[in-house]
Amino acid sequence: MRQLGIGELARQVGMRPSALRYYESVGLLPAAERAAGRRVYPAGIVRRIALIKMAQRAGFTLAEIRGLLDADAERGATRQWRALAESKLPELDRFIEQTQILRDAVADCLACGCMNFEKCELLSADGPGS
Amino acid sequence: MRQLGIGELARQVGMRPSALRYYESVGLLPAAERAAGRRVYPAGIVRRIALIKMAQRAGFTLAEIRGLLDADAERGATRQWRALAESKLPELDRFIEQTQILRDAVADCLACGCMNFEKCELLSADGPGS
DNA sequence: CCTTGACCTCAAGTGCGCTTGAACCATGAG
DNA sequence: CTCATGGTTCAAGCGCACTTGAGGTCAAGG
Repeated sequence: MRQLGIGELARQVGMRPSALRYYESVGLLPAAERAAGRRVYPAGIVRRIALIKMAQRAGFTLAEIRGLLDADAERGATRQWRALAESKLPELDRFIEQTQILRDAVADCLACGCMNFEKCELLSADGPGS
Repeated sequence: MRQLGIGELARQVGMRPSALRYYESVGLLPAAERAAGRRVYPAGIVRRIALIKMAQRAGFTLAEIRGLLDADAERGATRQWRALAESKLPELDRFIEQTQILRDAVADCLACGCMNFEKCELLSADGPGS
């Protein structure tokens, strides 16, 4: 399996090495193996980072993401992982729904030509409460 | 039309008064009318704030949101608003897609019982690139 | 009259998610 | 051998989105 240096990995995932070191420091990434003092990552780490980035974009904090991923490692934490995942599901649903409303609002607003996002009638249908 | 004090408004939209003052200070909210020195908001402001919160959750910075909403005010900025909105649409689409992948991943992972989010086979189908 | 409470301003502080800087080490090319 | 490249640690700094604190104003109520 292909091995990556921190710079190479950073390039692949579109981050800076400092960010990866930071992730390691807060326990989001496992402490990488060292070759002559340098971090060496298995290619599979890319998936984990992609996952982290997705979750992050979805509004999870790094601490929450660590919670989700740690559950994999800790054998006893399965229950915790279930609980966290289950509690987050409706949140994610709500979030997706809201984002779609926004997306459609922007699209409709462009289409309808009113050029006034705030007052656009098309936005009145849903009523984005709370 | 109903008028709101800052505290009342804050309660309605689930924020603190300080956040609303902050929004005003950065130009996200128009400088509210004052009655005896106090801010008085028209009820319609709730919609604007809801909009701001949605956009924010979708990953827009406050500066970007201000850009979107300012376009309403500035007559000449219609072109800018179109451009910004159009440029953001594919971003929003990509974002929704990614979030749905994450949501489904979490859901499937709960369902499949593998209890290993990171290595779950169900995640291998998509390949969250970039 | 005096207090209470909600509001005001302005400056400074907070937490998150990194980035930057200083000082150092190891490998490879010229 | 020398030096560039790219890595290391650790502490401090930064930008965003607010929050908090100090010190003051105003209107209603006991």
